[in-house]
Amino acid sequence: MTPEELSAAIRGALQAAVDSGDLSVAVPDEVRVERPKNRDHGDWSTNVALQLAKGAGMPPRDLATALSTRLGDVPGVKAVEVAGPGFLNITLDAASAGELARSVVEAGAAYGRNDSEAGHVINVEYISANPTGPLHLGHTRWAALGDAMARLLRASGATVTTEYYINDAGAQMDKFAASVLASAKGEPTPEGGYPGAYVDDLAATALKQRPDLLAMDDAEGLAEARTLAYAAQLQDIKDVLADFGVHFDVWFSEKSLHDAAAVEDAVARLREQGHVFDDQGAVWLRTTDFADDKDRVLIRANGEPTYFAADAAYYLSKKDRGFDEKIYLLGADHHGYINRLKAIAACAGDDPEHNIEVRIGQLVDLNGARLSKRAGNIIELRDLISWIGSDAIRYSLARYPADSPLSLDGEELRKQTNDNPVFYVQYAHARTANVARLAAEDGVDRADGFDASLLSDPTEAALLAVLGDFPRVVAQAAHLREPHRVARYLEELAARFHKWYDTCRVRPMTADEEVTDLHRTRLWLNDATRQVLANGLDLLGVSAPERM
RNA sequence: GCCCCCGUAGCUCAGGGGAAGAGCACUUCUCUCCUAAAGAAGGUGUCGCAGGUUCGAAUCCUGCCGGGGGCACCA
Repeated sequence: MTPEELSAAIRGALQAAVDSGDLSVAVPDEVRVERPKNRDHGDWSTNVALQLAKGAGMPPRDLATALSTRLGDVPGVKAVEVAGPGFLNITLDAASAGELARSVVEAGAAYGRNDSEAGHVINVEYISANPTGPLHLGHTRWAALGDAMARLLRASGATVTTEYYINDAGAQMDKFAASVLASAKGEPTPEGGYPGAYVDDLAATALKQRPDLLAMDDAEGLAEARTLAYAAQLQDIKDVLADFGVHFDVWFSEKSLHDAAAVEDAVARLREQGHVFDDQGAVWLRTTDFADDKDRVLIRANGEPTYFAADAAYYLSKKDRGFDEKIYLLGADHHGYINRLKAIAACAGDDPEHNIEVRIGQLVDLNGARLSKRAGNIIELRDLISWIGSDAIRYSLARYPADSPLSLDGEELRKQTNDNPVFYVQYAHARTANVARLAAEDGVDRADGFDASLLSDPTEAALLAVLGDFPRVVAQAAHLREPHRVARYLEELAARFHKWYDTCRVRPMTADEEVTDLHRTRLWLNDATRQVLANGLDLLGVSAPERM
């Protein structure tokens, strides 16, 4: 019996009580069942009696008692208990609960997929780091969370496009090009330019590709250095993200907006909407018509468009490309950006609360030191991957909510022990794989039998209850845009599996022992667990090893 | 000054109207037995402080305290 079926059964019991006149209350469309934290509170519990007590005009415990007798008659329900102020604690019988093991195995990779976000067309933009240097720790949290979020939304039925906005136009690119060219010439980094060994590497690469770089006149040399260094740096970013398991559907160039006159076009379109005005030689967007605290310049007095104007053009591009919901994952240092972004949407005639969703993430400390490009002590993502490993980084970042300040200990993450939850979960998966391998050698074959009523051990009821929760965890995590819920779920699933493994043996103890339905049925449960662990890890972009 | 996020066990953090949690750290057990990278047992809390809403608040509201971040014709 799945939680959805149980929920429907409770509704049925409510309706029956109303129909028979025992109860006078509006039956809610949906009854929530929860998995109690405490196993003594049964497989599932509901607070429906507490919620309806007032409307029914009777004490919650009386209402709960009236429901419990009816629920006790539902097939598959073993026991119903009224507890505390009026909770209903429900225990399923083994056969009914155990059927889930087979359903999970048969659903395979599709188990957990749901349609809670069906019909949503979503653009998820994240990282979008300037292509003027390598990705580093500051970008890593969003690389892990953004990718996981996209996977979650897809698993929940949404149509998702992931996008990386490349700031390849403007002053920063000029400074970047000048820095690379200066390095190639053996000159010091220009004022306000980019220092760092990677700039020297880019200069060396550029010189190798164009040995005549230094012979060019200044303008040509700068343009060439810019082209070469940009291409190399962008490729570097793509390569390291590929190593991290992160894929973008669209790499969107800011420069392409300027080249296609999309910025001017955007200004014109916003002007038509009536929110553009001219003042002091500049062109402004009246963002104060909407939540912003001051109006923003689109075109400077010198005729140059601002970065904000490109943002507006980019927003309209997303709108034109058919994205209804635009999710932006930004660092806390971009907080001031939210109202401006929403004002753009409002000025374009959209509903900022619906069409724009900004998720702000706090910065990450590693070993106590916050590392940022500005501070100069960069820890590159590439180095993090080789030091700690992609799986451990991704999991460690994905298991916390984005808005929680986070400090990680690099040495802890390298440990292959319980300190490190990723190994705990991966180890559980490797164990299930090992059990399955050895069971096959012993001739235990799922196809030969399945008797759900044999899954009667308390650790089996607990494991089954967790397995049944997975689809709802995925849907909720997608809805709330909180991948960490999946990670926390996997840790609990792994714990329940390990406890079961220690208590219930899947394979025959010796070669002489006969293979029975108990072995086969437990193998179903083992394989169901393995499937859910694998499905969950996949949502986080973390591997599910067969052996460890 | 204004705005956003955070404050829960010694540490790192989940939980976000309903029955206070996990891991680590500390002390003991459990491999002739599918991977002991595991499991079992032992005890910890003014859920930052003070009010309010509620039958019920760690959770929602207000104020305060403490930490982080943001308030450009920068990118």
